Amino acid sequence: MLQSKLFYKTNKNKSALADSVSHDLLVRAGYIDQLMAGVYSFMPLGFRVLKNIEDIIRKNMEAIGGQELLLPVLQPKENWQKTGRWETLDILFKVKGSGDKEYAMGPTHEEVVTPLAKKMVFSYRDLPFSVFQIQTKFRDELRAKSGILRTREFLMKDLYSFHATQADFDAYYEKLAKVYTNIFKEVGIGKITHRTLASGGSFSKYSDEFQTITNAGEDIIYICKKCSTSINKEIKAEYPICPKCKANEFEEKKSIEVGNIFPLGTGFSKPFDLKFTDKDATDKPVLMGCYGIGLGRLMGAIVEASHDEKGIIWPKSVAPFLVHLIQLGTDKKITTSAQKLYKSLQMEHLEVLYDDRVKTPGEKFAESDLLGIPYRVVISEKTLAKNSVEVKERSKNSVKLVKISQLHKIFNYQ
RNA sequence: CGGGGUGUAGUGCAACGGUAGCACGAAUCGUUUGGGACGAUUUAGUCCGAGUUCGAAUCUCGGCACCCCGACCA
Repeated sequence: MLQSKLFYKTNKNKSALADSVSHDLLVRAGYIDQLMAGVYSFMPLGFRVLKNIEDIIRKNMEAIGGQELLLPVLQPKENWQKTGRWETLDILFKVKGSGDKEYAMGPTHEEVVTPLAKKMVFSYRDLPFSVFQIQTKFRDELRAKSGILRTREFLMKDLYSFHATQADFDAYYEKLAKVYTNIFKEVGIGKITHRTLASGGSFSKYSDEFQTITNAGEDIIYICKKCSTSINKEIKAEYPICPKCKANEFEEKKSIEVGNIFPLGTGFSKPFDLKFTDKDATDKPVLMGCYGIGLGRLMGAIVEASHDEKGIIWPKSVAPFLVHLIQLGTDKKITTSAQKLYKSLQMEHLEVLYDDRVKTPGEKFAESDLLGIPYRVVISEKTLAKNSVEVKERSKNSVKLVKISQLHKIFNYQ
């Protein structure tokens, strides 16, 4: 991508919300744009990051057998009345269609996926299975806040699993928790993301949240100093000592919930009469689980966790580009070499943002730091004199001169 | 939803009830070119509606929007 053509603008002026570094950086660097409270556009740069996150999540969901589908956003009032949530779920967006017919804008999809499963499940032979989607959710938050971390419209991966026996459910639930751990590791926040015991809201006794430690968080978690078991403040009173190792010393941390998994039991299969005929010829309700990850929030959490005073530091796995090629100087010779290098990197299937603009070096460097692309490659008269380019990783301070012919060997995938 | 705050140029800020200004951005020209360069010229604004007043960005009322704290939170 030529930076001169990229649809974005950076801004030197701070525009931060008081409680969110990620909002400030993502807005200033041109990744996102706020349309109204709790609603954001993802600019080309931001959308690239979002898609990288999406790919990682999709790959992991497919790895545990999840089948991707797409459920409707617009949902009938009747289904929500069946579960009682039409009246009780205060974040539910309700819209009126013609003839005053009312609909819900999906904040989550149990009310859709459960009746759908009813059309597919008759026998224990039809179980287990899991389906997922990556789709925009709508929640009428009383108070949107912290930029991209708590919004009214957001992209979410939601997976639903269906089981014949508790043992099968339990095994799957644990398997999925492991996959979640892996996802957060892949996007670069593994070390600061904790599986956390939490309440299950109105659907289950408990749930497991994946909490990323950050100052911009809205949750408080207690981490056992001995075994790292983590407990959400909302249920901490029930656990004076660590349920795993019985120790009683905890560290208190602010955190943001980036994922949540719930055992639903028969909470949805009962109202929708989702049952199957078991081996013994009796009908039994299907056991369900649901598992969510908010993509935009995850993107925000990554920025909260990975930045410095100059800007964002993207982990390679989610960065909008791997390489930021910066041309200094406008001599024909430099331009020709830069263009040639740009093409050859593309031939290597590397994602390159090429700063071909006529700007002063200081401005280019400052903006490069703000954008946070993992590798900065500078090509200038100085480096060309040695048939080289200067390579600097955004996450490191050192720079090194690399022969152009050797450059492609530098980039570290993993 | 309770409480508080703020709405001024594209962005960030200033202006006692009395001529709306600064920085950044954008545009043109020239000089620059390894850490947000310099000069000149230019561009563009008081959220909406009522009221008080000789006069309102400023005071009052209403609306709308955004932000913060809390409550809430699959």
